[in-house]
Amino acid sequence: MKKMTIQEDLKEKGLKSTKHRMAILDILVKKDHPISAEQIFFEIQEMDVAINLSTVYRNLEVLVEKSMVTKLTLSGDNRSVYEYNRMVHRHYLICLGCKKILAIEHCPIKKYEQQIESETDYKIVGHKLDLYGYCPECREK
Amino acid sequence: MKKMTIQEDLKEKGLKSTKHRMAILDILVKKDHPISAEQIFFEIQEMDVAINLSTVYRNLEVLVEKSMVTKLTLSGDNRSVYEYNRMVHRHYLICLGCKKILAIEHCPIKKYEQQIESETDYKIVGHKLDLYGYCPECREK
DNA sequence: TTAATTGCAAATATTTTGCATCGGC
DNA sequence: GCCGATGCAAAATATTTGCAATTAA
Repeated sequence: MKKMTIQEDLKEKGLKSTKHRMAILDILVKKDHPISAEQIFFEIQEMDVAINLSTVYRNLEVLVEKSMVTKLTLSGDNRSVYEYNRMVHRHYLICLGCKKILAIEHCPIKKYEQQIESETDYKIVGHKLDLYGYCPECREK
Repeated sequence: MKKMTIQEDLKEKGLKSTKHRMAILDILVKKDHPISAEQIFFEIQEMDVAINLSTVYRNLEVLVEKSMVTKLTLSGDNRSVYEYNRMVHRHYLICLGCKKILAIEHCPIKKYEQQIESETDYKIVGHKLDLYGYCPECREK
């Protein structure tokens, strides 16, 4: 499978490359942690591009549908956050002091999934693991 | 530390034992999986006890504050769910077909937390792990 | 008695939707 | 030109809050 530009990827999925859709993807591609629809909305406005919040939501919905973006909810927060789907799965370390989110790459639960599969007779298709703690700066307070 | 009744526990925390508060706790104690504020509201109404949804929210808030209840969000859903805090930590297996939630007990990530602590210099205080899959019944469809 | 609790209605926050218009291909 | 994308306003959903009345201790 050859490497695709985002435009090609959109075309292949039957989605138009509009300036808003591209702006949303540009922002998500650059982030290494998930952000909310509202944050995306503000960042696009800061780029001096007019956009409506419902356009952000509608785009995120179709991008999630097409698996280009992943939607998740981090505990404690009521709203959803979104990240570009790099096809690698990640876990997050969330600082309870300043709410900073750090992505961590290594995943320790392949074996655990298999164990649960045989114990419960479920077919496991994924998981979500978030760690909570205090970053070096917040720890001092 | 001797075993306490829920009433004693409430008293010790400076909370009154009202019928609504007791009803909320009774429901949560009996569940082995987290439920939403609205589900609690409906279950109390089914017991022929009049209650307002905001009373449910306000009670859950204070019970979370006092650590008698845990608030969490399961991905995909926009709303929060609550469970009685048994001081044991649990993980959940969520069926993507019928949305059933199963609690699983064994936790595999003590060592992982230590590893991340030394890698990131964060102080880890907790984590959340949910598994997603299909239960035996939903798998057949 | 009195401070905590509750009901009710209204406010807030987040996300979704209907419909007319616009714009990519 | 067609059909998907967008703006706008309004609806839907989830949660919070102000205030007066009620109730547990």
